[in-house]
Amino acid sequence: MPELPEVEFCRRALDRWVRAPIRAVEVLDPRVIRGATTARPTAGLDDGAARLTRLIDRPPAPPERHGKRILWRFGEDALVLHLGMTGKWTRRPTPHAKVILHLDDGPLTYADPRLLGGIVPLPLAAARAALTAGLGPDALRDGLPRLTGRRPIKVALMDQAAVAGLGNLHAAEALWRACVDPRAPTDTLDDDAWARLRVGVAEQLRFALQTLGEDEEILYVEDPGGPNPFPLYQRAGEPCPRCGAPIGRLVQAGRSTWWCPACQAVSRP
DNA sequence: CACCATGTTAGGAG
DNA sequence: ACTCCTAACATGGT
Repeated sequence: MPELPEVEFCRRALDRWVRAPIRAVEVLDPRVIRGATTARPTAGLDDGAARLTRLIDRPPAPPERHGKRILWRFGEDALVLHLGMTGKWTRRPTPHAKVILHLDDGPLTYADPRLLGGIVPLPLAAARAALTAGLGPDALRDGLPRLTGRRPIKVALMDQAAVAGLGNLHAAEALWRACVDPRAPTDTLDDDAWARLRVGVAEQLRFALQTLGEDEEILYVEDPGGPNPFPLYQRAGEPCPRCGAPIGRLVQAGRSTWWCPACQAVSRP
């Protein structure tokens, strides 16, 4: 279940793993091959499997990332990758394998049990456009822009059109680092809160990336045996590591927000 | 069985 | 035009 740091980890892994052309492609479930980045997994079905085979025997370029999307170029064609909430690229045998790229040194598998992610094969120019279409600046490379609107700041941080890369977990953790109330209307944040939030976002992304480590394979929090190094995520009732007050949980835009009601409380007009 | 899940989108109400 | 909510995608874990 990936956000920007996990996608960046994936990008680096693909770069290490694939320095020579793909030799064969095996599509076990064509539904993950999508016609456009905006199409739902089962929508926009076309002969995507055939377009994947165009990449065979072409030298790969280092994958690029914007927000949670990856562009992976092979000559004049490219793949736009999105992991959704359940996608994973791995070199190990895995359940829910949907696509297998056969390399000189063994298989590289895309697995995605819920089909929330996908692979979009496109001509290079179209892929370049799709990489950033509809997305705000990259939260890691470009930093957090000053957002506007009356929406709660947590909801604004998760809006990919406003800033690309933050999702439910890292948005909440960044707000905790910055001591900002997730319910605060975006327009009510003062300069000091924005400054803290910029730092909080940057530190959260760096922390997450560092926690993923140098291992070959990614392990998500939700995986069996997966670690949870985050102070708030799924820890309602446990003490806040900073002030000791019980961590709370609320629902915003249909998603759980974990927060510390004591040190993230803000005086509201 | 009920509810939850690091994502995204379409559709509808106010 | 904004803002907000719900359902849907399809599956597994608690």
